Amino acid sequence: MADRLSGMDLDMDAMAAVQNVYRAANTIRNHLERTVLAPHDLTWTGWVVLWVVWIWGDIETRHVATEAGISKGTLTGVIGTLEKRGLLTRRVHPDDARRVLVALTAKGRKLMTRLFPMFNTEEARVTSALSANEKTSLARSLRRVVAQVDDFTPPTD
Amino acid sequence: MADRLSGMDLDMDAMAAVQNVYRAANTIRNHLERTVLAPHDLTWTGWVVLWVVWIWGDIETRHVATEAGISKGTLTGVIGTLEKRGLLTRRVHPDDARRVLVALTAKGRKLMTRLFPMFNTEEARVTSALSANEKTSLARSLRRVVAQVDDFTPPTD
DNA sequence: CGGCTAACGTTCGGTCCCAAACAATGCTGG
DNA sequence: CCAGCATTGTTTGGGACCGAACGTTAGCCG
Repeated sequence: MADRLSGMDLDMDAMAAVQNVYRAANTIRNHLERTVLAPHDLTWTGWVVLWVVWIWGDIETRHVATEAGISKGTLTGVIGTLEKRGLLTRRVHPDDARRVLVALTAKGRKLMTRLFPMFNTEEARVTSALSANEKTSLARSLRRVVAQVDDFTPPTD
Repeated sequence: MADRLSGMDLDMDAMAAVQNVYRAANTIRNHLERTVLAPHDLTWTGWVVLWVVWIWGDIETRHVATEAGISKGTLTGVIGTLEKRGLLTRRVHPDDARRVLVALTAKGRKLMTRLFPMFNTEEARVTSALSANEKTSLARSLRRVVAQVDDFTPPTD
């Protein structure tokens, strides 16, 4: 690799940082999917959407998409899947027929109450190689990166 | 959110760490896709696969899959896409007809030589809110997380 | 009121993504 | 030799994913 890259004027620190962020995200996602989500037939994105709706409750789909970090087109499909499984419901906004409100069903709430502690336990296990300080420092650095990139792209909202 | 979660015995540091890793990975990926990859009609995964083959040169597909962090089934499709565009070639291993060797075409090499510096420039921009120390510290923490998870799952190789 | 324009969710086409089932090839012990 | 058995890449089915095009609804201003 040094071969191929020698002679180029590169920022190796940035390269290592970016590569590890992506690798870690993938590793964590796969682990949580396999240990917590797959046994309940949930995908990562399905889980994230459920989480967002669980926390916010009765939320418009465009906000769900933003919070979940996916496009509105994707969200339509994901919500369809979750609705088919009876975990959430869709209804037209009473004051604006363009908007759609989403909320968990009783079944969805029950699932989250049961699954979330398990999910968090596994999150703890995954990060158990880091001290509390390292965890918060890690989160802080990553938040700075996200904020930086958000500054590049003027809010499309 | 504090509402919904109060009364539960949670590891908030772990939760914040995991959420930020995933959010940052997504943000970085989207940014690099939009600024560097999309103008050349490349997807993130396509890029990663090209990168791996570029660096290693003449590599078996199973190793590409491992390095790129995707399943072999996915790789078949991605390589098909890249092959259709004339960026790499597939050929049967001379000593073992089960294996397949992949290598970049001249067109593929040319693309990487031109695109990689641009990609790295953007990686630098994305992480420019962090000091050199923070970048290496970030990478180190993330490597530790990955190593930890790898310890959970005995190597399936 | 009525035509513009903007905002919202859905649809569409193409790609990625995985696990599981599969086919083809190589290996090894009787 | 050859009958299991393991290994490798491909196929398949279901879902996620995006950007762009679309249809509907709202709001604005003449």
